[in-house]
Amino acid sequence: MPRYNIVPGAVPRAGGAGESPCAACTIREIAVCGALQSGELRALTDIMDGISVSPGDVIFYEGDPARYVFNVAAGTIRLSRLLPDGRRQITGFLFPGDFLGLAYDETYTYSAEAIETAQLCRFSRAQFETLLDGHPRMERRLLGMASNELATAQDQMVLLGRKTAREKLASFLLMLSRRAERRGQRADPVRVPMTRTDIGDYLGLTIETVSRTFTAMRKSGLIELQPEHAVRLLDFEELTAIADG
Amino acid sequence: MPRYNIVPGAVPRAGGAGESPCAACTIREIAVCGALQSGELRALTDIMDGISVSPGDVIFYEGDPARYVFNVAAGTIRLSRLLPDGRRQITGFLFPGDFLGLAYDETYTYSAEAIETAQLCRFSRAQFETLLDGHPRMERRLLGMASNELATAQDQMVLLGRKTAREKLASFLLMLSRRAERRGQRADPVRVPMTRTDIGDYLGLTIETVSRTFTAMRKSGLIELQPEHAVRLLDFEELTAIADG
DNA sequence: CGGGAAGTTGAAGAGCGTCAAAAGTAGTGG
DNA sequence: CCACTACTTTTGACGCTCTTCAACTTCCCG
Repeated sequence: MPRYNIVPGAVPRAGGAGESPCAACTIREIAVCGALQSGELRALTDIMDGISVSPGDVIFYEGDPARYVFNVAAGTIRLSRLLPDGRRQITGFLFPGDFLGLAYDETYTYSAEAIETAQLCRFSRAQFETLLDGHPRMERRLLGMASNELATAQDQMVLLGRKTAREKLASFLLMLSRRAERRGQRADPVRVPMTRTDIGDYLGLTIETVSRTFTAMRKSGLIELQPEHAVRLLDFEELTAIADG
Repeated sequence: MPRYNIVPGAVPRAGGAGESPCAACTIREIAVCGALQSGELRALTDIMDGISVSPGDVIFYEGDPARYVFNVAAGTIRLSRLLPDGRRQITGFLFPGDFLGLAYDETYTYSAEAIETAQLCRFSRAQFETLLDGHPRMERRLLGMASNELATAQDQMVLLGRKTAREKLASFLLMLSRRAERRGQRADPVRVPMTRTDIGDYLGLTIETVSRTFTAMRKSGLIELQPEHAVRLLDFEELTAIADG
């Protein structure tokens, strides 16, 4: 299984010679980097590498020493944990603007793999922590992001522990839709870049149940399955009602 | 449903007149407060109220404005979320040394209730954040605790999404045992202060399944159900093997 | 085109939930 | 001290949702 390529300074595209490439970054405002003034971006760029990953590439494995933290600049990442017998739980999907590497403890506690071609900003963890020392606003932002992730994790626990297959899938589609909207993409024909296997492993279901539930929702007029992994949400209200129980 | 009583300076017991009550706190080392030098404790005490809660008392409800953060000094707390139809998911249990209030977003995203009589150190969120500004080591510690909580949340997702009832219960008992040990209590006859309902709502099971699974584990010689909600772990190795899949 | 992966559909079965009732436990007051 | 009540836990019978196993179809990329 291939890992990633290091493409120094390639992500995102650099502007002028002395200017930080982050200045042109479209998702900076929703990422950690948004906590920095444009004048401070230099400090960030100096310790950054651009990383390019192809679908299926592993960014790091559960158990690897946690040497880096990342920012997702483009693409989709899945985070997962394995049980010894191969059962898998996907603990989250990351999209542009998301931070990767928060939950560490010397080693990573989960694996990170690319679902779609992705661009990442990579920082050595040690250097990144040093940077935080000098930029308390950034550290506060990171704490806020961790706090948000915890709230998301709790949502997911409710979903996994107490929702039916139908409710799980409705919640999933709405989550994708809302997150796309937050990144400035259209919310309705929502792109679903992950496979049925990924969806099942995220929702605590089998691929067959995911497929059957998609079909049932299509037949009852809730959604429309379009080409290229797009899903139209035909009845937003009803979907929300289903998702919330 | 009663809420809590404010007992200024009562938690934990104060030592001398000018001395911070925290100086005598037995769980300080494992709490956020451990990041402070003993000389800095005064700053913490100044913005602190002691809170006393009885079993069943609500510390705050999901949706309440997030005005305070807390430290658990004694007792057991459960965090939970409700679906509109009453289905409940317990997202975590808190024990002495745990921090309460991390995942906020103007309002609390979960409810916190006492299972056993508990003592809490309460801080106004605004004052606490001001305190953090002046104590970067404490903020870093908080980030580390958030990071740990995220890892724990991911464990719980694996449990909820991919484990069987038997595996869930084994994981639960071992978790209680390990956390008791970390607080310096004995790990083997582990105290289980929560009801079957709480356990079920934590593990994504019904009380009947929890009860049946306890019985099955008892009959196969894995555990022994003792009086006063104590459980002896008769075969640690086997329990671990079951818990890990 | 062709081959492999991804997705769909069907039939049968298991694990856990639901409903119901009994047994145990704890707190209260005469 | 014991009866009374209310709650928690256990146990049983049955049913349903989701899983498992299997075959088939569709999609995609060289």
